[in-house]
Amino acid sequence: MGPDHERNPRGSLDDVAIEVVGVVVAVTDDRPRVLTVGGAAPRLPTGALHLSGDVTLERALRRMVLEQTGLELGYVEQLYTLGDRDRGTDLAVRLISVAYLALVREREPQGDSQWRDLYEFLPWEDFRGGRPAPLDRSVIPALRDWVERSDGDAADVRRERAGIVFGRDGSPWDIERSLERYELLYEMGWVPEAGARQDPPQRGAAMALDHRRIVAQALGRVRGKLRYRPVVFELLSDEFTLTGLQRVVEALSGTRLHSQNFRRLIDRGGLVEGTGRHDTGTGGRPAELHRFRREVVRERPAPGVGLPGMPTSG
Amino acid sequence: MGPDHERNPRGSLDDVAIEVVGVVVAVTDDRPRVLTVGGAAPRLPTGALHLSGDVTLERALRRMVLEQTGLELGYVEQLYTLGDRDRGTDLAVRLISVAYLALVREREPQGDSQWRDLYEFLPWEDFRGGRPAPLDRSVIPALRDWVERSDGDAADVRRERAGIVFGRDGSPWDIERSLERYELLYEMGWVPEAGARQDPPQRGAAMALDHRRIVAQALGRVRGKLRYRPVVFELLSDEFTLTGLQRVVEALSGTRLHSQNFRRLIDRGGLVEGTGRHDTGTGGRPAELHRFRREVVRERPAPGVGLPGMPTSG
DNA sequence: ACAAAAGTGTTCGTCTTACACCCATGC
DNA sequence: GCATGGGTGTAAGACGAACACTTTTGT
Repeated sequence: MGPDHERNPRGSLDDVAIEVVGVVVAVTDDRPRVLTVGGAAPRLPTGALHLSGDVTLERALRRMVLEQTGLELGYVEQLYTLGDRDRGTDLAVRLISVAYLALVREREPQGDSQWRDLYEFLPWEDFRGGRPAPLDRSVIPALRDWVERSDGDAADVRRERAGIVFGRDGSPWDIERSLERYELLYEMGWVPEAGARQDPPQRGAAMALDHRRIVAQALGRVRGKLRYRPVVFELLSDEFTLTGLQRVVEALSGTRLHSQNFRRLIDRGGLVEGTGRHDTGTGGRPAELHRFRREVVRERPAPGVGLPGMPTSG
Repeated sequence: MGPDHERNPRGSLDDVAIEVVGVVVAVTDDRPRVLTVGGAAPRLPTGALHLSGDVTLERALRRMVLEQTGLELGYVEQLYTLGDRDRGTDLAVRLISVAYLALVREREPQGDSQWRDLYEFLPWEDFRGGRPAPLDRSVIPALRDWVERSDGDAADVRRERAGIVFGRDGSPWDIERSLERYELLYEMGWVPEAGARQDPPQRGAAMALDHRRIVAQALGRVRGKLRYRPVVFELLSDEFTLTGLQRVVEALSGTRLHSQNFRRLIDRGGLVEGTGRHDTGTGGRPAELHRFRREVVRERPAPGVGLPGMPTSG
């Protein structure tokens, strides 16, 4: 990716490199998955912008992901651009990374790339089986510790912030604040990337550089987007059962939804229409197959699947 | 800003430049304003990233805006990164621009910079005085024309898209789609930047390069943000009347709000608290001064001012 | 028959919207 | 007094959460 850059002995930066990074998300078997490259501390698909060849940044991303993983992307949106001076690259260049979120239907990737469960990296974000164990066993105590490591006003500020982003002291757990949660844990020096050499599973799997942060941001973005744009359908095949749809939404939001109300919400919103065909093999009564109604985009200003509030806890 | 770059005679790009761009927004006298630099085709404050000196992109932005306009920014969030190969720069470098949205209380800027009414650039976005004249007199006919310039399926696709983003044929006008509207007008070759040499006032004032596009995106972002984060208060002084608050929200959303319900929404949401002090000189009964309650951030997951739906039209 | 999952109906409480009305000031 | 804007009450309706219940399959 680009010219070789040696560590600069003078410590000053006089060159810059631009790369694109993709958080490619799919959902299969009720698990949200993210496309990674490499082994121990995997990274997200990343590649240099071809200054002359890539007409747009988005097309650079599509080219790069195709080259590295063999996957053609569908829905793509720009997420964030990272350009801090100290990003742990060991390069003498200033590295600017333009990160994208992409949603695809899962297909087998090629080369060194593979799908991993997104919650491996952020295990405290998955409430589908009740409050996640790492949250109460590991995160909360660490937070308490961090609050008590300071005193007076500083402690109040910390307690306040921890309460807001982790849903404590009367604040609700807000699924969209996944980035704020990660950033707080990072600042605490608690996540493996931030210096700690050991990698306790409760703290989630590490990724290269600041890629885990990008994943946290992507998760928050998807969760928000679900509410008001029909992006779930990018992850489903053309025909699906309502329960299948619900499972995908649950996987991404990290919550369980009330199935009866979910169905109603969906078809009252006019998001889908039945095909008349059915899926047997669901274990019980066959489920009707539905398809996405493209027309809703014009009928309603913000068509999304509508997520409920989370139970307040802690 | 950075090294000089000549037009490259070979037509291939082998160098890159990074800059930060700020859409600095304020509201005064019920008008949303954006900070601009220069005269005829003004630009947004823009400056090169100091590879070695700027620790983060955000700090680069704050430094740059301070240097160019003398203003210290408060709330800042990253908006988008532009990096298309053809951005009309006449430079032989690939120009990457990281755009930020900033909200400030208006103060007099220094040097070559000045505040301009945001709706000068996007006159079809302001519904406060009823449907904006440029929309019906100029935009809609141009859209119709554009649809009819194609035929068959292509015409249907165009009609559909025009309907969605401009709130026609049963679609509601969605205030947050300001970028999509601008992009459509741009693709139509209708806005001055896109080749047209004349500058009809109905089409809005031109800006340098693609800066007007960035303004359109910033407007959409602010409008969305209003709904679910208490960002309005960044634009107000510490104490304000509820009507004052309403005027600011109206200025940004480009709509009129029902005052009685607006008040209730605000203080039912616990966003503000009365100070007991009053503002005479409002023309009628003195209005109580309020202040923002910072605590709401912890109490509610998405505290915003809550905008109503717009009346469907066209 | 029974389990399992799909799908429907109904109630209840909350939030949104609209309308009517009262209050406090300046002229 | 009356115009002007600030501020409150209340009722109708939309919407979400919760619960009970019926339907259709496989074993």
